[in-house]
Amino acid sequence: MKSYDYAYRPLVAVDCTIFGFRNGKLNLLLVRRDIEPRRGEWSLMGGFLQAHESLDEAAARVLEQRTGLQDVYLEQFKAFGAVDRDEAERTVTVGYYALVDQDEAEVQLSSDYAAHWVPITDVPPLIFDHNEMVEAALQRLRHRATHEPVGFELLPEKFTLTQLQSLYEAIFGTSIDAGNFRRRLRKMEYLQRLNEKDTNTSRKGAWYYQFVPEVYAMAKRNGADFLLKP
Amino acid sequence: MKSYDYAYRPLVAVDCTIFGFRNGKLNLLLVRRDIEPRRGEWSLMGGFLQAHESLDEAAARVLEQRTGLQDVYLEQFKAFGAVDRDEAERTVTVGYYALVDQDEAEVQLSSDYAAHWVPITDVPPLIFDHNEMVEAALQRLRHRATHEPVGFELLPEKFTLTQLQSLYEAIFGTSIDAGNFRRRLRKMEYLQRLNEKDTNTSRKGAWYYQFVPEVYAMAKRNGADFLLKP
DNA sequence: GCAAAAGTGTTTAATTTACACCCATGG
DNA sequence: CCATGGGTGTAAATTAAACACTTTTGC
Repeated sequence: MKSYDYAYRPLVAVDCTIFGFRNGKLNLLLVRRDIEPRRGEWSLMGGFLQAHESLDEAAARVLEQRTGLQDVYLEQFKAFGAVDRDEAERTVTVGYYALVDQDEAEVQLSSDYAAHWVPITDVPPLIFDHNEMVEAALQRLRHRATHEPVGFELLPEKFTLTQLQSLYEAIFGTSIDAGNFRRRLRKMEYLQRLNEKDTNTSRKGAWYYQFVPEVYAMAKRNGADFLLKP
Repeated sequence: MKSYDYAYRPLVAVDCTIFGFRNGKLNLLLVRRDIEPRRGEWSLMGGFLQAHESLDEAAARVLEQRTGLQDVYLEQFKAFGAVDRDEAERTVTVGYYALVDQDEAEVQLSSDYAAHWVPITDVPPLIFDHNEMVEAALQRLRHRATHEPVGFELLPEKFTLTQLQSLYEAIFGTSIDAGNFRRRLRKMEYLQRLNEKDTNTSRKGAWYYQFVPEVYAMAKRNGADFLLKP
C-alpha cells in the first residue's frame, strides 16, 4: 500500500573515503572511475543504494565488492545533495569514511580494481564534489580520533607507541611532544604492552602494544573517556 | 544524457528537529502528522526533496512552509536509511536540526500548523525512527554548542548571562558554577555588554549582552576559539 | 534590614607544556 | 664508544573547580 504519491525520485548513492596509514603517511584509496561520464578520472569508491539494504550496509557492500575488505571501521559523516553535483543525473550521496590496516588491505586488493593509495597531503583533483567529501571526512576523522580510540583501526594488531604517535601526527598534520604523548598513553589501561619488541627501526627496540576493546569498554562504563589532543 | 541505468529509486526526504528555549527549558517543536500512515501521531517536520533544490534548501523550505520561519540556523546531522524505517515506502531521510528564538517563532506559528513545543526532557513517542533522530540531533547540538557560538541562536538578540547559563544547563542537563561560567564569558570580546538592564528577574537587574558575529569572526581569524564546556 | 539574584575574587588542585635527561645496542 | 631512537622525570605555567564573598534594590 503506497500512501505517498510523489513522482520525484533521485538516485541515492554511497561514497567511501578510505583511509590507510603507511610509513608515517596518511593515505587515501582512490580508483579510476569505470563508467561514463568522467570515465578514467580519479574518484572515491561509490555505488548505488539497493532496495534490500540500509545505507550502512550499502557502504559496507561497496567497500567489500571493490576491495575485498570486510569488517572494517565505517562511519557515515555527511550527505551531499547539491542539485548538479553529479552531471549525469541527480544523485544524492551519503559519505562514509573507512579506516583500514593498509598492510592487510594491500593483500586483498587485486590489481584489476585499479585502486591506488595516494597521500592525504597530495590528493589529485577528483570527480564531482569528491574533494569536498574528502575534506569533510578528514575533519570527522580528526574529531573522532581525538575522542574515541579509532586510530588503532589504521594500525596492525601490534604497534609501537612511536608508530601511534606518527599516526596522530599524520592525521593532524602537526608534531607532537613524545614525552607528553606517551605519558597520556601510559594511563590508558586498555593499551596493553606485549612481551615483544619491534627491532626494525632502532637498536634498542620498541615494545609492541595492543588495544584491548574489552578493557576499554569497561573503563568507559566507569566514566573514563578517551582523549588524545594533537 | 543518462548514463546510469538503475531502476531503484527510493524517496528522499528531510526532517527537521527544531529546538527552542523558554523559561529555562530546551524545547522541541513537534507536529501532528497529516498524512497516512500514522496520521495524527507526533512527528518531526519533514518533507520530500524536490528536483530543483539541494538538501540544505529542502530543509529550509520545509521549515519555512510549516512554520513561516526564515533565516534560521540549520545544520545537517545525519542521514537515516534503514530499509523499513518508513512503513509505507522506502524513504531515505536526511536529518537537520534548527535553532530558533522561541519567542520570535511563536509569533510566526499560526495555529493551524498544529505545531506544539514540548520540553526535550519529555518527548513523547514519535513516528518511525524520529525519537532516534532527536537523540542524534541533541548530541550534535551539544557538541556544536561547546565548540561554536551557536547557543545564541536560541536566545533573543539581547540576553543576560544568567539566561545564557540557564540555556547551557538545559542543553547539557547539568548545573554550572556561575562564577566559573561568567569568568570564561568575560574573556570573550565578541560578547558585548549593552547599556541596558533586564529587571524582570531581580531587583538589582542584570546587564543585557549581545553576540557580535563580526568580532567573533575576527577573533577566530586570530586563532582564538570558542569553548564552553558544561 | 533582609531576601535574592547578580556579579567578583581567592585558594587549591589538576593539567599542560617544555625540556632535560637516562637507556639500550648494533655497528 | 657513540649515534640513535626509545623511554622517563620534573619544574614552571596555565587552567579548572569549589566556594566564600560583595553588590544592588524592592519590599
